[in-house]
Amino acid sequence: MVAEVVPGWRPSGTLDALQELVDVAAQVPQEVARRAGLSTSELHALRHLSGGAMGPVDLARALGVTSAAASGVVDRLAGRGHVERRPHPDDRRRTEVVLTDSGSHEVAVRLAPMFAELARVDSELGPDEQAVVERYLRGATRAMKAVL
Amino acid sequence: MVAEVVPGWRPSGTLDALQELVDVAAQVPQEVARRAGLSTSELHALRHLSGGAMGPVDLARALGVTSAAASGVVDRLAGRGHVERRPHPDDRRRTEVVLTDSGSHEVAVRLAPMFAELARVDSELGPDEQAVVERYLRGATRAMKAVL
DNA sequence: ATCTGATTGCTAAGTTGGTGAGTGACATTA
DNA sequence: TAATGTCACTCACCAACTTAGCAATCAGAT
Repeated sequence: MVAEVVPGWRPSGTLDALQELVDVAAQVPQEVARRAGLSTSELHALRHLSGGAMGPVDLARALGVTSAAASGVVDRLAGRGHVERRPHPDDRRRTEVVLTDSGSHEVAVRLAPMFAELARVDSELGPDEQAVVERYLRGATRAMKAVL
Repeated sequence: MVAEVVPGWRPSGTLDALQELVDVAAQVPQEVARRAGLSTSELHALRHLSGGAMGPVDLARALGVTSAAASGVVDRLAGRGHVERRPHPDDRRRTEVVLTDSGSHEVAVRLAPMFAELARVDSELGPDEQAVVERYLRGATRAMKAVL
């Protein structure tokens, strides 16, 4: 796609596959969120919260939006019972946003099938192959981070 | 992140790296679009159009939005001189949206650095390693498509 | 040749989810 | 203790989407 327009380009199956992966990976949250009746930001918020509680501002940073927007996200998720606000024990400015059972259930139900498939793909790799793939993925991630 | 909530999960460096890659890859267009003074949809449209001309409806499908939204995207891109509408030679219903020089320049300037870096990462792989990586990427893509 | 249905691209109106600015409460540093 | 910074929030505003519906055009069946 970009090949025609970027000078000094050599076609590569790997890069082509990477582009397709990234494209599809971007569509998945859209579709999953639609089915769950959530916005993509709400879904991503649930995903991030599944790794542990965090405040609205942390969420804002993770989602790449303003704290005002994150406030709204938490409002809507709380309204659906997917998360709960609780006061931070040590810092009384903060609010901890905690995933409820309903919230983690939502994440599990919607994303588990995909992760199961990904795990299967993963298991088809030998140990040395896994190392190669991981090195490539980390490298590609670094390359992308470089333009941020 | 999702590990805690998906039953029967085994930690894997590959999957972890994949998740990080996908997350970062989703942030890149946001940031690049911001710098270019475009919406993410507009940037993605430019990217898709760099592979060849297409109509607003095709664009809508590629972007995952309605044709009404795609109409607006083309309007705004045309307003900035990045694309041009021209009548389709054979089908008089259709409009072909064509990238202008300004448009392809925009794509090249904004995305070339990242692709250069990605090509470098790619070039560090041996031929057999490339095959392994590509097979994994294609497999992961199929796994994601399965939930769409 | 004409009817039917599908497709394309668009407009209009309404909804949504975001930003920017600003506030009060609290924490941290000088 | 004063100054500065951080957190979570509200408010007004706006960009970009949606749904609904339109006229023009095409393709297939009759």
